[in-house]
Amino acid sequence: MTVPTKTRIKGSRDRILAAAAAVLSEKGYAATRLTDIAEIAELRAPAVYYYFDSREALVAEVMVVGQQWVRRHVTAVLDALEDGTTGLDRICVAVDAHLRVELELSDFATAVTRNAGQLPPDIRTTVARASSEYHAIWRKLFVEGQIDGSVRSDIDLESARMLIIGALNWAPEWWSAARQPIDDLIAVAQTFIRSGLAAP
Amino acid sequence: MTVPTKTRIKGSRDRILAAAAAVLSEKGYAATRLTDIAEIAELRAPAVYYYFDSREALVAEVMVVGQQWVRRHVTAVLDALEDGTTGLDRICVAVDAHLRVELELSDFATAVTRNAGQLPPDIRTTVARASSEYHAIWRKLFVEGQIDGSVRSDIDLESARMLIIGALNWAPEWWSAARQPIDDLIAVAQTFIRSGLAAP
DNA sequence: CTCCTAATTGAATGCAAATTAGACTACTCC
DNA sequence: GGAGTAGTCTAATTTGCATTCAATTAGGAG
Repeated sequence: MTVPTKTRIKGSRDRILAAAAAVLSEKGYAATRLTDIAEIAELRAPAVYYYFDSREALVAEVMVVGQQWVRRHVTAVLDALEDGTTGLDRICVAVDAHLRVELELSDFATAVTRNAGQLPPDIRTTVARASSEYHAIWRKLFVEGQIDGSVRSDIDLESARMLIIGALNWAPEWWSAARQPIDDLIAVAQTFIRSGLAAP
Repeated sequence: MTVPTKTRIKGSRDRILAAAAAVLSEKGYAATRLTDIAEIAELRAPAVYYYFDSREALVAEVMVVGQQWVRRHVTAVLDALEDGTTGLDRICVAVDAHLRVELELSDFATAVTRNAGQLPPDIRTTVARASSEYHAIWRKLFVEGQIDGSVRSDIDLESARMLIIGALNWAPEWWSAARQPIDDLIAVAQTFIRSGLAAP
């Protein structure tokens, strides 16, 4: 009869995870103290160990979840497009989705992009493995775009792709909702990328 | 008679600084141990304190020097251009210079871009102040480009500028000399940015 | 009411890394 | 060759966390 358990009473585990994502995305890996995380999650540091093996394990899980957020959101948006949509149009949609999930939707996503490069080796490889799927999605968009002729053929796709993703991933470092509506930023990014990538 | 002093015998201070830049640019702020720096500089950790007040002070100086590297290099290259050069052409030259100093010329430069967002508040503001001059340089290029008509006028300059700088600053995260010549990367970046920014 | 377990805690513990203290070396100048 | 000094070292000391321990609490089941 008894309803499952664990999360029956409270969602402490989720709160801790979310708190970790928040601290990581704001302060970065170096400055992320277990105490800060615990405080935001409204409990003490030792309680974290009831749910996670170690600080590292907690961070690792934040990264995995963040990676999922990004991939799932972008995938979902792309899947909703009509079949006839050109590669270039799809890329623009992906740009929109990527920026939104990163800047608006999820601390987890921000935590990943801002910290991936600074993590201890073990976690780093985990993240790298997870993100390779995501890169595959983008790669596919570019290739299809070149095939259907919407994307210029005189440019190295891998470099162009990484430069674009870099532009998006850097946004958390400077963009602020207070100063500029996200829709404006997205519009600029799309316009710019479209012109840069379109076949002449 | 006696020649100055200090650096007369050896350049330990410079070695330490350079070592710090190397470690910071590779491992990131979180994983940068004084011991590692000392080892690369070929001395023990306490010797560092003969030249720097603290680990923080050392890191701060690396950041300042890195910032100088970038600004000076880009400025120098821009200053060498003919007077008639259009804004868009200048931007492309700046793109070249920025990527080169970041990826090829200086660990200090890489250290700054890879760590600026993760530093303790005090250092962060120092870096922010120093880099505002650099941003001013870029801003000027964009404005001039719009004035001389080489840069499109239907786009928000600040956003476009930051997206481009983001694309460049992200390069250290993925680019590797072993896989791709830097000239190729620069060529792609320039082509892409030129099309994205050119007036139609 | 009493027992049981999940969840949480305050108070140790442990440890890795920064920092300090004091001695040692080697060079310079007289 | 002695005195001073710059530079470096080894051996403490200190500190800031992560982590462990041994309770303690709160809720549900009988």
